[in-house]
Amino acid sequence: MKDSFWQEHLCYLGFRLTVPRKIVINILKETEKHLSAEDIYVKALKINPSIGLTSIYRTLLLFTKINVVQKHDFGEKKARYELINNPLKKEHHHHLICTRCKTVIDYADFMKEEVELMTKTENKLSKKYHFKIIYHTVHFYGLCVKCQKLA
Amino acid sequence: MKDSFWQEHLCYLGFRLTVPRKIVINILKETEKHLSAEDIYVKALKINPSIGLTSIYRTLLLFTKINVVQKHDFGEKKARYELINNPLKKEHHHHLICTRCKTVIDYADFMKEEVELMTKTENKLSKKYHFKIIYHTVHFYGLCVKCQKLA
DNA sequence: TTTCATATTGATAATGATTTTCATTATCAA
DNA sequence: TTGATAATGAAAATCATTATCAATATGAAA
Ligand SMILES: [Mn+2]
Ligand SMILES: [Mn+2]
Ligand SMILES: [Zn+2]
Ligand SMILES: [Zn+2]
Repeated sequence: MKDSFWQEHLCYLGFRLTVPRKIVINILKETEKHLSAEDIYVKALKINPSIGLTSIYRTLLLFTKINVVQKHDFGEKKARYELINNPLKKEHHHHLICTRCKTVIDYADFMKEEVELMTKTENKLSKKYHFKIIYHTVHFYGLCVKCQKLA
Repeated sequence: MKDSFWQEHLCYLGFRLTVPRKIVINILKETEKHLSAEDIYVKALKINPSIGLTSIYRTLLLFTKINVVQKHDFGEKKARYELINNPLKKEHHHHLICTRCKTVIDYADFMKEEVELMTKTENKLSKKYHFKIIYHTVHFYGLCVKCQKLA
């Protein structure tokens, strides 16, 4: 029983609909956070205690390849992941990262101007440096409200 | 004998002027590249074969803390470093990264508009999310000329 | 349904970058 | 020149992520 868009998508691409894959999708579907592999693993264990951390990594690798999740590198030594097309989120967004508690805030408010400038810059850069630009990242690092008080 | 601005700076802050520290400064001073700890270690060995990789890491950590070098995370599993205030470079610049050969290009050409927008966005974001923004990163990922042909 | 080829799994070991530990050494103020 | 101690280098420890490999679950075909 495929009960989500993403499960449909997996099948369509010829991948098997396995327990770990369903679990990972469900976990990511229900959060606005940017979870690490370990975070996901801990949540997954509560649903099915026989799941292996290795499978979480493999699943995340697969999902990243087929553009179902986005892998982020926010300057920690571990990666974080979020579902692409999560109905809880705006499609295209940039990030605000607290360097103390590692909280990540998505923002899409001021994206119009940003994206315009990004596109313009991309064009100029690719011309000048003969670079084929695939994607870009914009990260604002700082302290969230809570951490400002604590720090 | 302190023969550079950076050596002066180290002394000023009360740190000892040691062999590994001088070597790391000299290596970084003379390159436009973004070197990994290992890269620096290999170069350092040619200057003084008794230097340890551990000291390279320790030195880079110290330099990062006192704002002498900038540590970068370009999505590889290892970090890369560049000297702040390197006379070979424009002070403030953003980055263009080849995902295939890992080459990094500094660009400062179109920074005026970018920085303007960044500042504006920063203000709006810090108000809306009560976030204290310390710094930001803008990375364009893609393929350099060479890698476009090879890929 | 049952069967079956094989895609996928989970336990374990391996990796690779970075850190920690700790005994030894080098720096620099007195 | 001396001495307190900051800093070093070798080796072991960490920690996230990958590779291995025998066992298992999936889903198309019978
Ligand atoms: Mn996000
Ligand atoms: Mn740079
Ligand atoms: Zn915080
Ligand atoms: Zn390249």
